[in-house]
Amino acid sequence: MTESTTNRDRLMLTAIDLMAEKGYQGVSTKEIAAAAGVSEMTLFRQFGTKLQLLEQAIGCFHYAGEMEKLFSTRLTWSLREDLLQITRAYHDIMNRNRKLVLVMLRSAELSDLRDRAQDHPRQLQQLLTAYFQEMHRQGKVKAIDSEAQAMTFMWMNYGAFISRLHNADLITAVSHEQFLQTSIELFVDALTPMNERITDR
Amino acid sequence: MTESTTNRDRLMLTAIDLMAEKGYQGVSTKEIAAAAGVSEMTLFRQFGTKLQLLEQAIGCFHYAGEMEKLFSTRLTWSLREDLLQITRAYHDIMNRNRKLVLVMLRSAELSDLRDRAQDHPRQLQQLLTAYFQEMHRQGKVKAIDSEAQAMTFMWMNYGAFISRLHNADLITAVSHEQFLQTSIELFVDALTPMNERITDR
DNA sequence: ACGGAATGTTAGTGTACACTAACATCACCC
DNA sequence: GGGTGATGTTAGTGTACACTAACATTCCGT
Repeated sequence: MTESTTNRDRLMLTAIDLMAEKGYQGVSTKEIAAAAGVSEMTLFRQFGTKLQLLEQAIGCFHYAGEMEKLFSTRLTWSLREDLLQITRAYHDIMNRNRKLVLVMLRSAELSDLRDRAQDHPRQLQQLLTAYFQEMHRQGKVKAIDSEAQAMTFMWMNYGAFISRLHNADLITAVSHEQFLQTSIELFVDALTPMNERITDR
Repeated sequence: MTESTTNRDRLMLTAIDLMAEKGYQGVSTKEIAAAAGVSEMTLFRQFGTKLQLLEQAIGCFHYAGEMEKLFSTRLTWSLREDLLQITRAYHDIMNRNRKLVLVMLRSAELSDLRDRAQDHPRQLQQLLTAYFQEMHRQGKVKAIDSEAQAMTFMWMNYGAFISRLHNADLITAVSHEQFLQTSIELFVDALTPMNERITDR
């Protein structure tokens, strides 16, 4: 068997796949092994336990600090452009990890793991807060409460993401792109101070 | 036993409670019955099946058209006031149903039920869209795309709700009230047209 | 007081599942 | 070729669980 992926990886990937679909308790080790094209025994030999398999899988495929890079190198200090970049990156990352997010939303037995996962949004929220504060210092946004603004922005995107998570391919009349444009226009309109308003766009 | 609640109701309530905590498959019928202070047999006699118990429970305690009433009677056609009313009502309703929402988010085996539950947000979105359109007709908001605006507003609140759903009592630096104020200020600032801007507030 | 309905009790059935033990293969490296 | 490590195969163990059967008890209306 000259696959490029190792048994270990294939097991973790199929585990996430199936668990996203049917829940942690809804899928059996036998099922996972079969779907991965592997004997159930190698599953146990590799991971010892069903729970450890999931933990490993989450640890392996959890997205890392991609956001930091964006914030430290790609910002243009034009509100509209930056927000667009940020949301695009956010939804991109989240969609790449959609199955993982599903598993973690679903699994009650992993509250500790879920806590760990919530560090990421918190980190993004801090980056955003700092961004709004700097933009305010530059006189480019009227910052009333940067932290709450950052939170609002995050939650808006989070809500949109979660909504699209379940009805996999949307029934909403509003396309994703339409939402992005409208929401960002909304933030730009709300945050741009009067004096900047004419020259903008 | 002269309880005011019937066995049936108590069973449904405890079922939702426990399932919200541990997931549908994570809780056993024996556990539910014990927590309800009832023999396991009455559970089966009343509902026949574990799944039917959950279905009944969801059907029983699913919030109904409270929103419609708000939209048809309580609107003041002042953007800030109305949005505030709407968000408060939304979060109020959702919090009253938080366990139910948790169960439905968690259970993979109930995708049909989840679909049904997504009619409610869709209905709210329609009400909101109509509201924005009417406000635009009255010259009180600059409506670019009412539907997308409504969606954005909904998703923002949905995201905030879901975030608070798990870490039951928040660790965020931003309080709920702070979020409400900021988010509504944001929408008001963004949507209020120029000519209305001075006299507003 | 009587009858019937709801509820409790106990014992049990079948099954699915996580996980183990023991042995057989296969692949690869020296 | 022989040894080593990963993998497959098969059989099995213990347990938890949804659900049933049969009988006992309590509650309540009349």
